[in-house]
Amino acid sequence: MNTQLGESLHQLMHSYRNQLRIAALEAGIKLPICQIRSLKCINSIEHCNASDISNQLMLDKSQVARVLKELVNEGLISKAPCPTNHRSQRLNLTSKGEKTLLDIRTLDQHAAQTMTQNMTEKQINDFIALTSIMLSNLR
Amino acid sequence: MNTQLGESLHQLMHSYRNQLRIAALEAGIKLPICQIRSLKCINSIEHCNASDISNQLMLDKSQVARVLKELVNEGLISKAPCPTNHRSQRLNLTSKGEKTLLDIRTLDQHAAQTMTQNMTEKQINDFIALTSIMLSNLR
DNA sequence: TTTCTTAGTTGACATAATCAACTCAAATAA
DNA sequence: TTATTTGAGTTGATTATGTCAACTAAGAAA
Repeated sequence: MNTQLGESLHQLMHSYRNQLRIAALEAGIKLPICQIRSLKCINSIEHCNASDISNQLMLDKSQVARVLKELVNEGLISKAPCPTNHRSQRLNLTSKGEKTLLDIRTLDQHAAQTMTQNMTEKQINDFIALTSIMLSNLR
Repeated sequence: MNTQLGESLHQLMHSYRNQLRIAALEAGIKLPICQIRSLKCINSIEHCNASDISNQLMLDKSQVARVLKELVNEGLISKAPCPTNHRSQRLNLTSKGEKTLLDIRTLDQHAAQTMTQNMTEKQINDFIALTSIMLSNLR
């Protein structure tokens, strides 16, 4: 009976990513999901650096390094030296990055809305709660 | 508030895949997740063919073709002509494939068990139900 | 027969993820 | 103080996943 759990997750994930990707494309945003997630992360974490992203998104640090390089190339973020630690670099959204993030937030909300239509507030919250229980079970 | 939904999904998915992947590796099974899913699919669908897998797992048919080619090369499945449709091919597990699948099922159950520890039967069922609601919302 | 659809394959490419080896800075131990 | 270890990030190499378009061949429909 538990066997279907993984499959359900896979399918939901796939659909959700697709939804987001296509919506982004239609809105003229051609960023891969990875970059989108990173942008959101940089915005939501105070003085965010590369390893914050690595931890938060559970991505390998090498992958993060490459994503950040692309985001810099696209002019969406900038790196500033960290005053307290010269090994680390603080990541900031550029104004272009902030503008992009606004669009992304709209898309994201729309995707979430589509995904949760016909669900009660309670169901949604339950789902998020259950998800985080499972997440902590896996760590 | 809905913004975290996608992030939660991503993280859960990532953890679950990792859990499964590492467990498989430790058990000496070196198949990628994709192949594992396909094997399970072939086993569970009567007279399964490539497009069944494509539909069930929501993978592009080209991706499916390649995964199947690998599974054949590894001697885990075989292709037989479909008696009613010469364009289609029926997929079957070889005995090696069946043995591998048994191991996989153990791993899979273990992963699901780990993921759902400290959860009631009801919570698990709720989660699956909510997942399928969201899935149908996205299609 | 011609046309359209279905099942699958292949090429080319983009995105995502993993692992190991490396640099350089900082902390710590000797 | 020097030596060693740890932390932050980069790079190379490779594997895995996903997408799109063009194609063949078999069946269905016109």
